[in-house]
Amino acid sequence: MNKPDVDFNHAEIEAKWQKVWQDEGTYEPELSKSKNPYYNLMMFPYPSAEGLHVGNMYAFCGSDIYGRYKRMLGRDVFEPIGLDGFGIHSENYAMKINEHPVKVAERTQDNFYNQLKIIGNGFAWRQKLETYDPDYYKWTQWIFVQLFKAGLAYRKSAPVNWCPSCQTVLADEQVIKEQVSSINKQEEKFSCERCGTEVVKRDLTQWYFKITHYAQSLLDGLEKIDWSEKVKLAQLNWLGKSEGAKIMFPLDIEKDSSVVVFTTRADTLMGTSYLALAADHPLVITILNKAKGQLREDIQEFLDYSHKIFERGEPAGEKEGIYTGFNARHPINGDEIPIYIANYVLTGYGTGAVMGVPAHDERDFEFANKYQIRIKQVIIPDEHHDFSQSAYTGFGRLINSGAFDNLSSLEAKEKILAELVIKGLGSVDVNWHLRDWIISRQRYWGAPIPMIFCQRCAKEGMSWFTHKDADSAKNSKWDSAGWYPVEESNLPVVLPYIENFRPTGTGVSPLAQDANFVNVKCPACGAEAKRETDVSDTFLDSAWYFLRYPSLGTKKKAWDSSITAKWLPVDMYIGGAEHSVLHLLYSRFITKVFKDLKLINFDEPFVKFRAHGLLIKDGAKMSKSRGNVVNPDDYVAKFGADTLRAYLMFCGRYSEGGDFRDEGILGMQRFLKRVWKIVVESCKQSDQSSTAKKIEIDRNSSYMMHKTIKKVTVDIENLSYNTAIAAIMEWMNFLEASSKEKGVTITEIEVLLKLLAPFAPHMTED
RNA sequence: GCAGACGUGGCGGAAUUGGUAUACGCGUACGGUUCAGAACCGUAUCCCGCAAGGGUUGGAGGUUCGAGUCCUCUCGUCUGCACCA
Repeated sequence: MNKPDVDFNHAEIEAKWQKVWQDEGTYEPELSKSKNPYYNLMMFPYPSAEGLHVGNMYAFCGSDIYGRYKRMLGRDVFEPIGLDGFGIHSENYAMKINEHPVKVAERTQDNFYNQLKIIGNGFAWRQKLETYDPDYYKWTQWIFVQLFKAGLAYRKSAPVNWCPSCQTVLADEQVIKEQVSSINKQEEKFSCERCGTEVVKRDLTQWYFKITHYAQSLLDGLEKIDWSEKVKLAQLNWLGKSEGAKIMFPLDIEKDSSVVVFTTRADTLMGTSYLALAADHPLVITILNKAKGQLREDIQEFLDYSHKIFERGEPAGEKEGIYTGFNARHPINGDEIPIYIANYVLTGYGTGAVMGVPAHDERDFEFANKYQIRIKQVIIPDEHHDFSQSAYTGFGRLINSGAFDNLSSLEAKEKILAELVIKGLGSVDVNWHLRDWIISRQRYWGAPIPMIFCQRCAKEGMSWFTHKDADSAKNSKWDSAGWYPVEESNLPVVLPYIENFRPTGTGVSPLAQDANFVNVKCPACGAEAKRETDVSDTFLDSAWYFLRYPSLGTKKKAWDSSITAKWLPVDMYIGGAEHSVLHLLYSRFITKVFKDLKLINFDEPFVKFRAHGLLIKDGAKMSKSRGNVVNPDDYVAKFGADTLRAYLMFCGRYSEGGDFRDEGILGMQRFLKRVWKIVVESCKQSDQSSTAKKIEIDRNSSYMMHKTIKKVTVDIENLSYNTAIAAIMEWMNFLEASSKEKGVTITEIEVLLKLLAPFAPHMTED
């Protein structure tokens, strides 16, 4: 009986309200006039399939619930959406299904947006952007030009990951590290994400962004932003600030020659019993030239061997090295210190040379044992320590250190360094783990790097910098001869349609095939010149998109300054923890550059950031190979967006992720139906009793109601959506019980619906 | 190896500052409604025990009037980073 009253037709209700929201622009704040702006942003999706999976929906709904909550508190919430459609993932997908990436984007774009629509998020649909849209990447290229002009973009040759099977460069994150165990040893294997082939290293000349210039600023900024601690810690580690000293060891090889090492343990200097150089340390060439006979052959053999290992991309393994036959002198006591070339010394970190202190460094200990190098103890451990078994790496009082005996490690660091400084053999130094950002990709599906190389200017040593006499030229030490940015009025450099877009395997981008694209006149001298054919890293596209959203109506600039002043920085940013370092660090870097270039007036892009967890299915990660990927569309059709949204948020704490189970979603639908029913019934009751007795809200109920409001509010603010929903359920159970006893008031029903509204926006609105 | 997170019923998961462990939901059992089923409604549901009572937050200790929560050790799972000198 009365079934139509009790059952709600989710499909009808959802379609109805989505149309109203769209037609009335309910979620389109007035960008230039808003008095109370709140920028609620979620990481835009990176399409690499036909559509979104339920994990994406989980992320987006969580962000939308927060936005709807802020809107209910009276803020003008701006919640834009777009597609991070450029990049290797999308391109790989296109290759896999054997379709051109341009076509794939055209074909799938609507589906992505449609999926995002039917889930019922309060998106500002008029402000969407796609990174492959020339109107967007025009400004991505403009940003490249700004960095170039500021001396923050440069070219350098460096080893990159190369997959011999796919014949392409791979980004670090596309290289999978596996532990391979056999009976007597454990090894690490680096393989291609797509084909499983072992990755090798290859030298290529690349464009870099000087992010290291901002290392200290990126570190300092962490203190003033409200981000998940986990993510801040990840960035802290990635920046990897290490304070120590550079120490110079004089050499006898040539006049005035020396080896400079970096150390954080200057207190152990007197325990140095050898020096170790990386295989491609500059001094190695000198050594090779000076060495004679068998020794020379042995060194050459070792270098060849190291190079081969390096090319095969095998970083780990046993420590190996070779004595060069040359010695350095100890900077304090003048002792002879043998120089080795060792495989465990990293080229890119510090000076590419280390002082070997076997008694107080694990790695040096291992190496010294293998090559029978002296192990000299200079620190007294707190407790008994067997120096024949391992190194003591802690601090303590010094011994065997001449004038420095009895000093604590801390005092010794200072005193030793002070003496070195006087002798001109040492200085305070800071090292960072952070490396400069490689921007170049020898790929097709990205924004072409807007640079032109002129052979003629190069010969004459001319470049953009020499013409402009720019200050920035002094900062940039690289050989910029011949390089010019594309005139800003000529942007965008449109990505040409190239039928054979696949990577060439030669380390050159597919764009090089297109003569019309490549050949261009030099902007300075007018001679025949060539365009850069590499495209930029996708992370550049996503490093600034938050600035573009509110300014999409602005055609002549990347962003409008008054709108930007009103809406930015982003108030709340939500996204996956997997972007803890890369995307979030790059965005911070780009923001700081813009601040320094006086293009914006803030230096952190995201005031508040929260990472959401991972949604799994039946206790296991969703993956195509496992066949447990959940398609959200089916669930929206069957249960409705409201049910799916609420269920996703009920699976577990948002920051921790959750477990999606088919049985569970029925319970959520049951709950929403009960809400529907009690609302319908209480409305009827209220109609009938309007002239008769009026139901009053009692003390007990009032207490319960306010307790619930408080809990739901606090929980949503903390993104504890699961417990917020539980509290709403309890309130619902309470109302059902009192409805049987005496009926419920409209106020109580209203509170129920309002609390539920962010989770189930369609039915509560209806 | 280093760093971080986590470990609670049959299951997903709750538990402000240390203060009634297992909220909320799933599942299950029994009952109601129904010609029957689905749906819905009601009751029960951490474990042992007929009961009184006792036990329980991976394991072992400790601090405390009181510990899921704090400390030490240990086992296990997951996630970053990895020869960073």
